[in-house]
Amino acid sequence: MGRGKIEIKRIENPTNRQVTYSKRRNGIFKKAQELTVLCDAKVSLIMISNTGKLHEFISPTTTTKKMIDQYQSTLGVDLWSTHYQKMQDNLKKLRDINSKLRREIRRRNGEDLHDMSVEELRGLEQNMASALEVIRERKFHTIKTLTDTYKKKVRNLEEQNGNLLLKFDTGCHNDPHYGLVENERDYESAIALANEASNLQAFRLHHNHHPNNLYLGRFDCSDLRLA
Amino acid sequence: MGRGKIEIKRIENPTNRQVTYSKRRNGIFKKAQELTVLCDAKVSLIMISNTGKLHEFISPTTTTKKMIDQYQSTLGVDLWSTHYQKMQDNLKKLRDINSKLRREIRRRNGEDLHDMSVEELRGLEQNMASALEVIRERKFHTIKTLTDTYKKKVRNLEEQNGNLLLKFDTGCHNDPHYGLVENERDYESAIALANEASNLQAFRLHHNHHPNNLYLGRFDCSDLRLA
DNA sequence: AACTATTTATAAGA
DNA sequence: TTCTTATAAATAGTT
Repeated sequence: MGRGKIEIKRIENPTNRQVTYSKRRNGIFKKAQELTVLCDAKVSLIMISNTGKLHEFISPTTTTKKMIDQYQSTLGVDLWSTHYQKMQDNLKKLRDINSKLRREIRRRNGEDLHDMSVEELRGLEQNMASALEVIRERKFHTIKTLTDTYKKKVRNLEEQNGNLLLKFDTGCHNDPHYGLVENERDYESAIALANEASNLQAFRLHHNHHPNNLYLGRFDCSDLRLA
Repeated sequence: MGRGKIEIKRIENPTNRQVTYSKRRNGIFKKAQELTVLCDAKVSLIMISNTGKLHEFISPTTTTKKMIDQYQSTLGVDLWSTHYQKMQDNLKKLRDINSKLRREIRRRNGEDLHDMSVEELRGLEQNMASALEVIRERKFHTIKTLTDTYKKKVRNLEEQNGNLLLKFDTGCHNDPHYGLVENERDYESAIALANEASNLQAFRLHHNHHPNNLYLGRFDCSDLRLA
């Protein structure tokens, strides 16, 4: 259709090719549009020129994504799968690791021991026993740090109180709230904790020091077996 | 183009519509094919009739998936993302759970305790202490079962030996290997384990039974503190 | 981008 | 569906 018939083969002249591409592209778009309307069809048309330019037609009643979804479900192919695969693998690996971690925890919780050998049980036991020592030492250290802090606060406050009483006695009433308002709360809780701490001392009991406990002696802890 | 001009609007007669769809579809395919060759372009054309039938043209130099990939990267859209989203969420959740499980294990291993409160430490300690008891009991039970089994085997083998000796004495040499070849290995390992088991008895030591140990007494175990 | 001679597509009918 | 054919539409080469 034109001044002369042409052979259907690559147009070597680039300008000519580009012009023909432009004209025929519009022709196809028009045809696609007409088909959509006349026949109530859905058309997805993607064209990429040899210069890399992309042009698209999509029937107004649908979207490119819907067309691709329909394409896949109709032909029973899965264009996504290769994209998904890595993720799927990752998911599976994570799930596996997860269930192993959970079993590890269950075992460290005294459950799910039925298919462990004597050697495994012995290893787990020793591991837990030494970990338990570490945890105990850490607990004692935390308590010690806490009580020390509050002891210091109590000491400071007692000192401040002494100073205030002294000021009262010497008749200096200019700033009656000095050193009190600011620390009121701290003072109360400090007293409470100081009491608690001294109660803890009452629990002093024999504490079997494991011979190869790496953490022993690292902290200057009281032996608070039942704390 | 035809015997008469037609208005571009939906063809109401279904037969007519179907015929027109078929004819024009072929027309567009031909045009797409020609464009591909003439202009060295890539074309993806998907058509779905109102009856749900799907027809596709794809330039021989490419594939539908490549076209969609190029479509996405050129337009900067991600048609996959909604599909991915759920998976992504799942992955994130699993990773989170995973790291929590790992921390749990680290803590039960005496590590990563620095930001735990005294209460948490106390809870962990008690949990581990009672779990440790369960594990110990399980270990003792496993050892007991094992040694019992081998004790029985030893007893059986001794009995067989006695019988063999008896047969020798009474001059019955027909089958000198009876009861020996088959059980040779078992016998050796049984002896070894029986020795081991009696050694374990030598490790009998004081074992502090926790007052609220639920598992205590469930098994008839010897107290094998260092097993 | 517009023109137009010609080819091509296709509507209607068989 | 397929073929036919009159006619509409597309477009190759030109300006």
